[in-house]
Amino acid sequence: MNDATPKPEKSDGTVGRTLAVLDRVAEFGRPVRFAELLPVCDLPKATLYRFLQTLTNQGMLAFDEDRQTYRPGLRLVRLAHAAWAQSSLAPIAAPYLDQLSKETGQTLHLAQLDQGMVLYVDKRNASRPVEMFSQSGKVGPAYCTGVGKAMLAYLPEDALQNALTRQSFHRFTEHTLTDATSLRAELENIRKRGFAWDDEEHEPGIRCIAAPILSPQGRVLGALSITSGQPDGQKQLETYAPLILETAEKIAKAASDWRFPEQKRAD
Amino acid sequence: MNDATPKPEKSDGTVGRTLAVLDRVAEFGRPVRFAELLPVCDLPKATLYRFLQTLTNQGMLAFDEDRQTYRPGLRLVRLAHAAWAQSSLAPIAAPYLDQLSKETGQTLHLAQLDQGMVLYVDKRNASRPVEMFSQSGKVGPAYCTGVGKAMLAYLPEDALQNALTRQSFHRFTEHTLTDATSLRAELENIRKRGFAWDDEEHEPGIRCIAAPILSPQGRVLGALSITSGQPDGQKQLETYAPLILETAEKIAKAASDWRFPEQKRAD
DNA sequence: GATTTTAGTTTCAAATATTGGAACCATGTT
DNA sequence: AACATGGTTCCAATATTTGAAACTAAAATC
Repeated sequence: MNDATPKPEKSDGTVGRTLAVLDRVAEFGRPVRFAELLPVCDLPKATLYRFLQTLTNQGMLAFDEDRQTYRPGLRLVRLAHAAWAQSSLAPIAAPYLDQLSKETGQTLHLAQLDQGMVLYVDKRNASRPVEMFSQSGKVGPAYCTGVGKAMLAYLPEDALQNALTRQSFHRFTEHTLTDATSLRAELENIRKRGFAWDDEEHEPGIRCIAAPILSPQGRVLGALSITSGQPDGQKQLETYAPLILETAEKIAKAASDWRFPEQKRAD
Repeated sequence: MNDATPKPEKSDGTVGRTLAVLDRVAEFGRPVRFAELLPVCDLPKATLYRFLQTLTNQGMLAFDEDRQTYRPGLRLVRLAHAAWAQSSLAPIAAPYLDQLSKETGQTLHLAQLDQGMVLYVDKRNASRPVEMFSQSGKVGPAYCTGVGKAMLAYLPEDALQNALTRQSFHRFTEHTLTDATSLRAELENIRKRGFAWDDEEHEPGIRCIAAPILSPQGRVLGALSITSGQPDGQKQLETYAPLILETAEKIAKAASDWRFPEQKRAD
């Protein structure tokens, strides 16, 4: 949970404050009541009330009359379709993921960085599925996932700094790196190696190998991972190293051929 | 109070106007330049400029420095995940779609109404069974799709009226119904029959059978369709009628068991 | 069933952010 | 060099937002 904005970004006036409320609602992950929102929004009652009305009118939120709860609205799904198609690597990477999925039969994830967090933008399920965490649109921590570390490792210093300050370093498992220093050491290893491991750092029993997707200019576009839920995962995954690096390379190439825009910051 | 606001819509102040710009950007379906947006947004140059900056700051838009274009931002994907999980029928319906997919081997669509349009919230492909965001989030016309007509048929008169006024009745194929009168007649048939046909009304060669998903109170929650691209489609699809109705029923049941909220308006 | 509490809604004058015409700057074109 | 075109900045006028407080409805408690 990402509370108490110390002074991170400018509030962008009414619009920014209103959109912040939208985030608060989405964070709950379930329909919320006015009174639950009030303490986390840091707004006067009347103001929050007005914002919620506006968002509801706009279809950004849906309001349930019966239980008096708010939840994110369908308009977001419509808008996100456009975002996914245009701002994500997913459409470009799809054929390569299909290919890799066929070759490995494993679970694959394609992710990008958003606000210092890992945003999963596509996924391929293993032929023998492993029950786990992610889906498209879902977010996860950057410091303890393969894709997250792969991306952090190649961020320019200022963006990395920025991203690190947003992490809260929760210890998910006994392998989780819980401070910036050990994470930085790990990132150094990743750069030497060219790819990242997640050795049960986020979920027990779940390991993965992840490669960054870098633009020709070396900018971080995203990352790709192959996951294993098996005990001998690491050894098995190791054999995929050349394959995943090659695939990441191909995606990067395709992205720049498709003239995928360089982003100002991938933080 | 709640009296079917016949008035167009309130602009919801700055926030509403800013979000309208977001829609305009999304509608382009490709990165857009400032100058392209200016004519379609009906705003003074300086104002549009400010709105775009705000949205970009907020991550609702992404700006490509190189080509000076705006496109929907990844924040939307994050928000939409929450919307999809909470405001759509998809999570509840998923197991039933899986089952139906297995039983029929056909392409399935799950849709809901948003702003008088069909919003697809889930899909099963005939070939590649589990796919997500790629189609989810897409919108289509209500008056010439199976799912659209199935939902319109069970809307209360005021909501139907509202939805109809938003249609532009473009003739997609020679079978497309192009006016409200013939559509209303068709809706009457659908109510008698209990399900809807799309007989190449939207795309040539594409037929489908669709059933509405109705809450116990008879409110329209969504619709479900089975599609065929084969010449003898209709006959084949007809055999699925009992199955699709049964599945729609099960989804409706599951939705109300899960205490899926009644919506104020399903328009 | 009366009373208090909690949750949600409305009001309105004051405070402030928004507005947008116009000037400006940067690039590319004739 | 003059002229477009596309994008950015300024700033005074003004419409919009703001939020304390009053209010109402519905529960919870007495």
